[in-house]
Amino acid sequence: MEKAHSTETETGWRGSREGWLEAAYGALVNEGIDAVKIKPLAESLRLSRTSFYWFFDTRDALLKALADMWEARTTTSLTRAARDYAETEAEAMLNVIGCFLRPETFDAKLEFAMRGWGLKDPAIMARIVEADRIRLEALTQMLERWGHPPQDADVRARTIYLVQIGYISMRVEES
Amino acid sequence: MEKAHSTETETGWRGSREGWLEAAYGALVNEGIDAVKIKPLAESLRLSRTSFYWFFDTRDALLKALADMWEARTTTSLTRAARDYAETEAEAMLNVIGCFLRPETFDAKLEFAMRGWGLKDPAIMARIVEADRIRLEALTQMLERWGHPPQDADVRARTIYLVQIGYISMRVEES
DNA sequence: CGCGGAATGTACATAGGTGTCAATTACAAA
DNA sequence: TTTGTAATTGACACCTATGTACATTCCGCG
Repeated sequence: MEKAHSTETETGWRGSREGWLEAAYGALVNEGIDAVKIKPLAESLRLSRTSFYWFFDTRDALLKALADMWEARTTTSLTRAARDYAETEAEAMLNVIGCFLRPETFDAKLEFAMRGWGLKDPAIMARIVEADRIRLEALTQMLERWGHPPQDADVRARTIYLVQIGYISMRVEES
Repeated sequence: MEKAHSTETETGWRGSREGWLEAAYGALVNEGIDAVKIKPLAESLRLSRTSFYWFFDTRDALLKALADMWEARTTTSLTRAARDYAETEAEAMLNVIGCFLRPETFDAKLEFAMRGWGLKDPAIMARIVEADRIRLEALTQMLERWGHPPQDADVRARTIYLVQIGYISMRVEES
């Protein structure tokens, strides 16, 4: 019987590390970390379950790759945006807010999913706490560069950051 | 061979609907909805796995009870606080903020866990969206009663609510 | 052509979860 | 003490997941 897979990249040889990772990403952001399972992923990719193990040693290796992807898609670009050159303080602020709002510089769905994951995995929670610290520090330093005294910079940074996290947690509803 | 269970309430007859529900609550808030499983719960309760089915028809019945518990421990008390009598607007506001902050009137850990659950269960997500709507409406109406025009009341209600949700999502770190 | 490795597949062992059923236990009231 | 019933249990059937071993296929390259 014919496989009716009429999707792109019809090269016959289909699997790839990126393919599995992307499928895992989709499962994580749409259904949570417990939906990242080899068998269901294999079915959605129309691949045999075991061919996964050619690209990754184990399921944990896949999860680690997801966590790394998260840092690259959130903390990295945010700290860069906080350091970016700006003519005025307002422009600097817009750099940061714009970074939070653009999906390509801050993956809000991934951020939310990670916090759910951290709930049950202390190692992940530790990375989240550290990310919070790094991001807050980047925001605080930006504000201090614009002349805000330390205490004021700290309060403003926390306010901005907290509102963003709240926003992320509330607008997850839309897939 | 002897069972070495030397714990409290050594009455021999231990199970109860509340006992299972409380254990399920603990698993939900500490590890997420996928940790709410009969077998592990039974072990933590030192009960046989199957005795669960005397109190609940199925696992789904337990999950439904958890969702009901959530509404009782969050939305219910919040809408009541928003309606409570107050001498001044500041007092009314403190009623609401105080409700958000006291664990016995707003179960923040449960709220957070529910949003993670809603990620993968559309029925739960629908209840969360509805809860958001109800709570926002309660806040808006309170502000309107204190003389804020509709648009102003709406913006202020959203601001208060969004900050609270952000706060909840950030402080989960502490068990 | 045919060789070698990249990529996939089949089969197996192991583990953990749900739910049913027919016994069995502990307790309280008669 | 008997008896009814509330609560518990172990054995069973079934499903889904991970990971390993080994065989197999496709493809490019000499």
